[in-house]
This record gives sequence, C-alpha cells and structure tokens, in this order.
Amino acid sequence: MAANRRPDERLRDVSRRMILDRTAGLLVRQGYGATSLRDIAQACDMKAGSLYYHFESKDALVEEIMTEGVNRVEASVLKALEGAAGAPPLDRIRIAMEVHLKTLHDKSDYGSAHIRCFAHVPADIRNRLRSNRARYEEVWTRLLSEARAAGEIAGDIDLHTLKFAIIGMMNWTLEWRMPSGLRPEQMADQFFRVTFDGARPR
Amino acid sequence: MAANRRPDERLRDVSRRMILDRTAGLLVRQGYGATSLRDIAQACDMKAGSLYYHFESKDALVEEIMTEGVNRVEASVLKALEGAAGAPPLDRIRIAMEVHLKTLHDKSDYGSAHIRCFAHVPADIRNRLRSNRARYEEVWTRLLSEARAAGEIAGDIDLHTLKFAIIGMMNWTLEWRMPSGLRPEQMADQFFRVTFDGARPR
DNA sequence: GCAAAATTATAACAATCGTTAGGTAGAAAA
DNA sequence: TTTTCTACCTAACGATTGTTATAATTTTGC
Repeated sequence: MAANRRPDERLRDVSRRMILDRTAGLLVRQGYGATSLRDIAQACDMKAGSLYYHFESKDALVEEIMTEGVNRVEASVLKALEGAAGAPPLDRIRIAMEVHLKTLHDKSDYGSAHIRCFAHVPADIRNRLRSNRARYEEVWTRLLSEARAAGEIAGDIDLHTLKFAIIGMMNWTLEWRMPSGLRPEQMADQFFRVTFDGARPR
Repeated sequence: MAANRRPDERLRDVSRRMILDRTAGLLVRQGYGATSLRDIAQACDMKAGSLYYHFESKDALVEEIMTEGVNRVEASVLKALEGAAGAPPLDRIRIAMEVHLKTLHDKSDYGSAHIRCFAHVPADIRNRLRSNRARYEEVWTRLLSEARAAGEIAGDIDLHTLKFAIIGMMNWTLEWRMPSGLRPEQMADQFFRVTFDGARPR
C-alpha cells in the first residue's frame, strides 16, 4: 500500500499513526476486551501478525493510545490557559471547560478511548495511567484554588468534590446518545452556568 | 454445600443469587470482557459448566445483573419520592440525589456494574438496556420539569443538559479512587448546592 | 535497474473462551 | 429401601485469543 505521504515521513510513521487512530475508534465502540488484534488489523487493511512490527504487544498499543488520550486533553487545556494568562480565574475555568469538551468530542478518539476503557484495562496499565490522570487533575485543582483565592467560590464548597463534579459531568457527555445537537461550546456554557451561578434563578 | 437457609427457599434460589452477586463484583472490577465464566465459577466455589444450571448463557447472566442495576436505583428513588410526595420540587430533587448516590455506593455492585460495563457489553444487550435507562431518566426529566414549573429553575437553563450534568456527576463518583471519605449524603449535599445555588458566593 | 532495507503476509503455537452432553452425589419422596 | 429429583461436576468441543518465527513483498538508496 503506497499511501500519499510527505517525502520526509517514513511509511513506518504513517502506518503506526493509522493503527493508533483506528484502534482508538475500535476501543471506544467495542471496549478493550472485545477488540481483538484481528479486528484492529482488519480495520487497518493488514494482518494481525504485522501489527507486531509496530507494537510490542496489544497492551503496549492500547496503553499508548490511552496515555495520549489524557496528554492531548491536558496539552490543549494548558495551551488555551497560556493564551488567557491574565484573565480572571472564572474565565479561565470556563475556557478549560470548553477546551476539555472540544477535545473529547473532536474527531479523534484518544480521549474517549481513555475514559471508556480505563476501568477495564489490565491492572498494570491502569496503574501507570493513574499518574497521567492525576497530573491532569492537578490542572483543575490549581484552577479552582485560584478561583477560591480570588473569592469567587463560596467557603462551604469542597474544592475536591467540585473538581470531580465538573470533570464527571464533562466526561459523562460521552454517554449522551441522543441527537442532542449541542455543540461543545454550548455544553461548556451550560455547565459553567450551572456549576457557578446555579440552576436557580438569581 | 449446605448453607444456612430458610426452609421455604430452595438452594436453587440461594445459589442463583450468590452467582448474581459475585458476578456483579467481578464485572465492576474486571469488566465484561475480562470476566470469564471460569472466573465467575471460581468466585462461587463452583465449576464453569454448573453455571448453566442457573443461567442460559453468560450474556443472560450479565444482562440480568445490569437490568437489576438500573431497576434497583429507580425503585429506591421512586420509593423515597413517594415518601416525600408533597415536598417542594427542589427538596425532592435533593432526596433523589441522595438515594441515587446511596444505592450506587452501597455494598451491592449491581448499579456500578451497569454503569461500568454498559459501553462494553454486546450490542443486543446494550440495546435492551437502553429502554431501562430511558425509563429511569424520565424520573429525572419529571423532577426537573416540576421544579421549573414551580419557578425554581432559571429560564436560560436547558433541562436536558442539566439532567445529564446531574446524572453524570453522580455516576462519575464511581471513578473516585482516593480515600475521599465523603459519604453519599455529603456528596449529595455538595452536588445539590453546586448545581442549584452555584459555587459562587451569593 | 540492483542490492539492501523496510514493511507486511503466512501459518502455525499454546492458551483460553463460551458452551454442551452426560455423569454423579446427596436429599427428598415414595 | 427404592426411586426421583436437585444441584453440581467432568471432560471435552470448536472457535478465538495473543503471539511468534519465517517467508514474501515493497520501498529505498545507489
């Protein structure tokens, strides 16, 4: 297969990226256990054995996808926050929400694969992924701490719970099945409004 | 194995319940794909073939657990709501939150198994489970509609999004790994406060 | 165009999967 | 006691799993 590719990138890299991309899609739709190497190979127009030229094992392939899943979200959020360095804490939080949701719902499946498969992946992988998760969660811990320091969060709100509430409602959007038609920016807007202003009329 | 049992319940029922209970635990911890019938049998001090005396197939066993998962949560919530029939809409929502969280975090694993495994279970099972989910979600749709009718929810809040936000943050508590030490009632309290009053100081 | 290197295919392996048929031990019923 | 039924076991089945060694095929460098 002679795919179009820039002369400076090796076929190796193209195939490797394709395998990662398509496997991520299968992981999201079928889960870790139900996605066999033969499924993956078929999705890549290859044979199962050939995958071992690119990856040491199925688990190594899956782990790379899931690690990249968190890393992509974190990188997007951090980049957006750099662009809003001096902004008020609550604005920064709203931006982080929007970027998190946008990244989760873009056409790539890395972030979704991480969220969907985390609980079902072998224990040793899961343990290594935990540190990734923890590192990204610290971004939110920091955002919320800054908002509190600025007096923007009431004293009786537990920041730890608030962090999980925000992350939880965002990640759960992957379970939305209906044709909600809501775009990530609109979700972020609603989520921000609910979380900080409250659903009650003021 | 002659376990203690009331004379009017057959050993059949006891074993069946034990299989359901322990399989639910395995599903939560390992996922659908990684939980084999031999795993299940071992957890029940039985052999794999014997499971077919009680269940028609692995999928029938799993489906029963996951169906019961939603049904238990729904039944608990509905019962609690009956007990608070005349209460203000927002109080009823707070009660529903508390019971939902309590049921998810009690010692049985049916609800958690449903949430954890839904995305990875065979498609035909998932399709049948969808109607269960939908029926329970209607409880929340109704709760929120009543609150809006009572003027307790601001006009620019999308009820559909709010519903998923609440359910999402509650179900995501299953992913909390840390020793948060927070009891379900405290989670419910925090979630209710954030969702309806907002994290901002008033 | 030719040799070397890079990439994929082939074909099998041991292990494990869900499932089934037939057998067995013990309790209940007669 | 004898018979019947209940609950489980044994042992295997075909299919599928991740994985590997080896062979075939492209692609690249000269």
